[in-house]
Amino acid sequence: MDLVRIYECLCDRTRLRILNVLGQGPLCVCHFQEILDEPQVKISKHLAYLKARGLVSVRREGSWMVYRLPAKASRELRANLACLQDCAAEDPVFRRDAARMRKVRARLPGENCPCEVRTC
Amino acid sequence: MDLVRIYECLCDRTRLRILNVLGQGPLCVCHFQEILDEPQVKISKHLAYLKARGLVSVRREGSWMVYRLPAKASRELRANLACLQDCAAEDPVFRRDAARMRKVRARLPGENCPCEVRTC
DNA sequence: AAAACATATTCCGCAATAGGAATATCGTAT
DNA sequence: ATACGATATTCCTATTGCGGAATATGTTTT
Repeated sequence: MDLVRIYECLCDRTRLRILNVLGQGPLCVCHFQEILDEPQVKISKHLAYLKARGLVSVRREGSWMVYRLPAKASRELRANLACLQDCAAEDPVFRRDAARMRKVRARLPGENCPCEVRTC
Repeated sequence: MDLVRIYECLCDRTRLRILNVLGQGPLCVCHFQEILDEPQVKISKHLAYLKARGLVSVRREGSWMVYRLPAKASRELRANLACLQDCAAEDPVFRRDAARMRKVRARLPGENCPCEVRTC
């Protein structure tokens, strides 16, 4: 995987926020909207951008689309995602997103949303 | 320093090559031209881009401009530069650049070029 | 002062990207 | 079949970035 392609994905704040929360686990679009508090079109387009470059993978689950980090990421991608997680730990917005993500994940079992149903 | 700003600097191959060789030490523009084998205007503009965002610092030395990595970089910048060095170790072009950089540095004492004269 | 050298900047055209509004698509429920 | 929910895509505009040619600026040498 090309390094430049990876960095292109990382040079937008919304995409950084998406990748940051994905570090905790898979998520569907409606929960991204809730956690990042951004309009659907914005989330959806950035997810499409990341998907086109292999930074996330998708699986359809009913009418939901569940996004996750790729199962087997390249060395470069893993290194940079780790670096991002590290840097994000100091930023208020990233921390708030991560906290919201934890809350969403905590209540997921009670919903019929399939975000955590499968891991394939 | 803003993470997005850093990633914006990293999403161009020429700038990655510049930052990669700068990991070995300061360098003036004419040596960048030699090592990267790219036209002067291209090198110069990318250096201006990096300087405007604080990823490099400059010092005039006669008619030369000596560029270097900033003395006290932020945590995010240091982390990402380290990550870059790590990833670059596997890419043929980055490796070739690094090898050329070593050769240039080895012969620097015999030239009147000021790349290594001072470290301030 | 003029020439030579090192580097920066301007001007141009082009491609990529972001954001939002509106609309389309696809799956599910009634 | 229809309506609804979740998500994707299209159309638009504005901004940014890249590359190269030409030119400008600043410094040293003659």
